[in-house]
Amino acid sequence: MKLATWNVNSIKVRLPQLLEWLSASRPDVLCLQELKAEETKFPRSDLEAAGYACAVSGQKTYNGVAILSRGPLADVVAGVPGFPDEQRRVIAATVQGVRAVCVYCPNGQAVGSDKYDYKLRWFAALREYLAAELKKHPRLAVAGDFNVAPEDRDVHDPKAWEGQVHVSEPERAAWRALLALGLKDSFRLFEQPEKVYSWWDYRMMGFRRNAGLRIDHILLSHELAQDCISSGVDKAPRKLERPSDHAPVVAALRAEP
DNA sequence: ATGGCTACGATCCGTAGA
Repeated sequence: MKLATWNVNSIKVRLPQLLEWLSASRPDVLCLQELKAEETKFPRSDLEAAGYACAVSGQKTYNGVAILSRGPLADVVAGVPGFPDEQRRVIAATVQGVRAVCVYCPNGQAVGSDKYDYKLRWFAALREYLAAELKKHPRLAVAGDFNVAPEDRDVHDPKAWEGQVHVSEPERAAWRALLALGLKDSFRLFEQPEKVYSWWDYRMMGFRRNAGLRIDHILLSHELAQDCISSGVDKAPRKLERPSDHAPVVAALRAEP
């Protein structure tokens, strides 16, 4: 099974690239973030025609998440139960025995801001949710835009970013608290080249300079991590005209015995 | 030097992203 996540930064603008990427990469499950569209504007029929079932939690202008799947989607749950939030950032579904949780974690804007506080509270709620999900679903994958670069090697210029939002110690502690549940960063299960990132600033020719952050991740439960045979970032879509600022991240699982 | 793009929804600028 091929799992993937991609922050598309507007489903409307990126639909042609998304269809092209689905056709070329053939993921079994794709988690999407930053749809920036309500459900009614979600291009469901185009994606179904491409062979994908869709579970969508949309919102006008901001946020919005979806799970696309080549197999049937079951037990769809939007949001974090017990954490009321108008921002559409989470959707979960079961596909072929895998519980997939798609997350668009808050940006946090600046350390110490209200949005930063919200980010940390949001991560605490996510942790509680995932702890409960893990008990119910030993085959759990959490994929999305976490807006946290876990370590300095995930940052193009750690000195410049030191203490900033996305790398601050409380954010990294929130990330490690997710790993402490028993989740593995699929990317780090394998030897990887240096300076692999998943997001590059549109400004200052960020992509050309590879001035990026690795903030999009696929976390796997112990059981799924054992079946994971590869993981990486697909930079190809970031090279296209009018790209998303994020690239897709992929993890491949060995077929179940 | 704190900017620099991009998308959106509102107008032709403000908000947000990261």
